[in-house]
Amino acid sequence: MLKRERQAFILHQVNLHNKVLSSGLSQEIKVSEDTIRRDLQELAEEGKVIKVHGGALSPSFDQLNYPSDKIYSHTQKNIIAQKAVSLIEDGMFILTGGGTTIIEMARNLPPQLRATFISGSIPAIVEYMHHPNCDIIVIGDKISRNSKITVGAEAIKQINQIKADICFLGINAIDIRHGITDNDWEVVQLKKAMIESAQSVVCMTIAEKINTIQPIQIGLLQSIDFLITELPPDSPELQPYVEAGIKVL
Amino acid sequence: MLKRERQAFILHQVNLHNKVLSSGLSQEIKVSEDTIRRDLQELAEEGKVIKVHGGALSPSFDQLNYPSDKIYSHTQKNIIAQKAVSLIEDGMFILTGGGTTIIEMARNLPPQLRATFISGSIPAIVEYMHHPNCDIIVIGDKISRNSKITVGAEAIKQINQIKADICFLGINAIDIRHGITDNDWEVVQLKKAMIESAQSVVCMTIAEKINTIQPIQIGLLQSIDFLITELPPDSPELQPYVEAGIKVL
DNA sequence: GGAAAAACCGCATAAATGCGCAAAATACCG
DNA sequence: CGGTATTTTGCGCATTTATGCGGTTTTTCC
Repeated sequence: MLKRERQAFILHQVNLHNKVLSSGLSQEIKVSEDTIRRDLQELAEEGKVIKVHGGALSPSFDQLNYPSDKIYSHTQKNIIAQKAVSLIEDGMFILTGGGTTIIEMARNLPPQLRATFISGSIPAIVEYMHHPNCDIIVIGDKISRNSKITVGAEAIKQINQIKADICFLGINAIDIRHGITDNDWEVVQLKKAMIESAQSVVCMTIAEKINTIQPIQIGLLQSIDFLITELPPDSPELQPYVEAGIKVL
Repeated sequence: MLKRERQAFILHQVNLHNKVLSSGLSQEIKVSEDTIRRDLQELAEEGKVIKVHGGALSPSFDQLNYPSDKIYSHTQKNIIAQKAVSLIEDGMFILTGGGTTIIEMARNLPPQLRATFISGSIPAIVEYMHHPNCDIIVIGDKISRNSKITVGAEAIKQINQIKADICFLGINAIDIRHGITDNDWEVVQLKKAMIESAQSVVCMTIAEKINTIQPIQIGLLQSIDFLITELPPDSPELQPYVEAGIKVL
């Protein structure tokens, strides 16, 4: 088989099946894997395929970009995100909710991080997928259109099966007396389950939401371990929480 | 044999077999390889053939000259997508897999459609979320990085709980004897479960994948109900499938 | 952190190529 | 028809290209 002919065949296969294995092609065409690899290299240089360990992919198969909406109070959330990332270590099992703050955290993750993320938030999952060394476990159930996360009994059941190292929640209201509260029944159920399933719980919110109340309670202050806002930890607004035993970042 | 005559013969062979070997032609015509090479050179200068190391290729066969920037077989997939959409009716429970063909279908859904989609494919879910009147149920489990869908025992268990009206699968290989086959074990398990959980199964593929085989079997032809390709249903390539009792669109 | 798979590197080999030249075939012309 | 010019062809040889193999490094997966 001629070299060019072979490359045409390979290209065809790649476009047909979206991926090819060097070993498989080597067997099919009856040439050494070195040859296949050299072919893939050349095709990759021309941009006809994307070379990966073990084979090659179709160039049209890796487009999954998500429109990065402009986020409300982006600057503050970015500060929060960076503080949150500092709590993450390699190898952790990380349970996360949804919301723009979580997305912002996902975008601030170190690129080479090795960790396992568990989430029902579609936008968050899309972000996690940009990290090649991270495993991602999706919480399945019906999607709540408001929050773009999966909610429902099945989702809660799946969360209950998990024991994560740490859980990150973006919260909508926190108050010394009423703890963390929210206004969506299903989301509240989910967050409760997440708090139960994590060794330590990190709540993230912009300072505006400090000392506010929403109709439905997720949990008391005792149930959370960290509180992250864009303010410095020694800000007077945060002192009541420090005194309540919460680690404020 | 005259030179012109010989070149006409060579050209004929090239167009017939898409490729010729200098050595082979040399034997057939009983002239030295130098002569063949000189002939090929001339034909190549006239653009009649493409000369490569060891012989020549038909210009029409050489796909390597085609620019790679346009998405492979996008047009075909769009045709397929539109046929697939015609099977969808308001109120249906629709189970779908992943892959570019499914994404294409998702993008072709009528904007006001009311239906429930069930899928483990993140890119597909993102597309479904653009449809305000659709419910979306996510199949949860670990994400397979290759295929961007959730795979694993938990995913299969969740699929087993479902009885959908219709299931759309983008498939990578189909053959009369071997049925539908694929090359990723986990994805195969998932597709098997999906087929079991749906009243009717729709397979979508571009015609090039017809009569091809991959290493792992998903199911025999009996397990599917519809086959959609970009070809008209009465194409000769598709007749064996029609005779096998599959509704071909 | 270690084993297995894949990729990389350099080298040897075999095939293919180009080139010069001479022989053969063909064309041309008186 | 014979002789010469021109084209075509084949061959030897140096050079380039393509390929496979062994050994080493890198990546991946438990």
